[in-house]
Amino acid sequence: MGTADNFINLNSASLKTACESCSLHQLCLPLELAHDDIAELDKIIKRTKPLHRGDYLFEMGDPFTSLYAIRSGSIKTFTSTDEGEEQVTGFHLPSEIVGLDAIISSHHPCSARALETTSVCEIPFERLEALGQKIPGLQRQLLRIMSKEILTDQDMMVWLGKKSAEERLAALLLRISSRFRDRNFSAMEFNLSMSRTDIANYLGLAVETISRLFSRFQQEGLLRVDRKYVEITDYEGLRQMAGIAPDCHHHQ
Amino acid sequence: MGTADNFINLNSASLKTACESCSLHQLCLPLELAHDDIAELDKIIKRTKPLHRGDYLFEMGDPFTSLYAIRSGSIKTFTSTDEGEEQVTGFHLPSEIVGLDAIISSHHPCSARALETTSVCEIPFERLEALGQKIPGLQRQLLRIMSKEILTDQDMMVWLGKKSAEERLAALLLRISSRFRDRNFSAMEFNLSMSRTDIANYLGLAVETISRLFSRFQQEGLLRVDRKYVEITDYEGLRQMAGIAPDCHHHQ
DNA sequence: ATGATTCATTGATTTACATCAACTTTATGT
DNA sequence: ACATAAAGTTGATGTAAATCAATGAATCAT
Repeated sequence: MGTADNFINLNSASLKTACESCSLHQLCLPLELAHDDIAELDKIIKRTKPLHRGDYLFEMGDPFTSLYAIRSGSIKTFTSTDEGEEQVTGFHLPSEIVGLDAIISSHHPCSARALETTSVCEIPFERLEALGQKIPGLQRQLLRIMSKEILTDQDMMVWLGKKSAEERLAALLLRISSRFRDRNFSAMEFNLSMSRTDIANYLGLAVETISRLFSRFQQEGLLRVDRKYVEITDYEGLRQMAGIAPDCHHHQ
Repeated sequence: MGTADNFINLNSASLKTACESCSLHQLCLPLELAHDDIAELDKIIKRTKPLHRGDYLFEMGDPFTSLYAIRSGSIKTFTSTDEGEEQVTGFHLPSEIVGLDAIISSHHPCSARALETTSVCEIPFERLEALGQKIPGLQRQLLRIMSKEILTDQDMMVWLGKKSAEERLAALLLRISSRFRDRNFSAMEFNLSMSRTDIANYLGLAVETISRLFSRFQQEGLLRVDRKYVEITDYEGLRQMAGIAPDCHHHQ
């Protein structure tokens, strides 16, 4: 399922740059970027060895130096409250960028851990900023990505503030499905890399509630669930459960 | 209470630029910017006539052309769900910038209305972007502002997901207080420009709950409340009510 | 001013979800 | 392979906050 297939190309970067041959190319890069510009961008990106399940990409409080684009796998970001309990602030899938919330303060306000084996591109921010100065399209893309993040978070606020437990879970599943579709994975069946506890935490609910909801959704024929594996058997039904038409195609 | 005091300077822009003489100068502009740069930024900013209570700054779906910096007054932003009910996504005070969530999609994903008489600076985004290309400090500032917005929203997600009604209201009051302090207004007494309904909506609670909480906070000696006027009489107590030390000084 | 409308407060009742508890299934490590 | 731990499920009970309902205060319009 989308392993780090481009790793081999790295050193033998002959015809194409690694970025150009990456399957996430179209999602993670500004489409307007010229070949030469991509090559320049490619130069500043560091490819690090894959993370294993539970590995930290960075920890809350770490100095901020780089953004990270996810190539394969998945990441959860979370903050730790004073009392030590954690709050999941997001799940991040391939082509998405983590670390944007750190730009303001020069240290990471949240931690990021791999939910499964995950490979990322490290993008040193100083160099990205400098490059953005030269390439207008890149600068624009960066602003657009951040704008999208703001939009997603505001969307989430609406869900947390207004929606019932079943609406929240249904909406989350639809959003994940939609994101998989965007990456040309199956939108109708996938593995959830995160635990029920993480889902509950993210949605502001109790684990037991999530468990019960998965059971109910299955009983009602919306899903087939087997452990982490989820198959959406009634897409329209699930949409209705989510409170009608949250049109997840627009904002991830 | 912070009226549009600089309006007169506009046409008689003799010695200083309007931006430079604005009381929000230090908050809304990058500190590193040189005099000439400020002058250039100043040129692209349009100052429009003040909005009155209830006036729209923009409506959901409107084409996105400009960001808006609030000079005085306050704005609420909100989305309308399919069923027509609104969800307040933020309250915005002087020096804060609204419209950042529209950059991605070229139209506004939310509406913005004045909560009281409010004056704003309109900043055409195209021109700002072009200017950012020339002035590195401006570009950086823009990214930092967006990063801060992401951080604030994620913070809000934590509150909505995890905190009790009393914690949410206490935290909101502290955050507002903190923002007033930053702008050199009194942090211990202020007028809430938004209605109880808006507060309830924003916090994902019922109006009645807000009402009861204001009464209780007053009974317990944390606040003195008279209609929109709020005086914090026990700051530490309010912090405790908010669930201990959300240190509101860092992230607005 | 005066009635009409919107906004705010307070009480009584209901409910969605959390919490507590017991148990089962799936991972993990030696 | 086995023991131990972690994660997930299901049921019983409790509770915070929503909803319903009635009344009072403030703002708006004529």
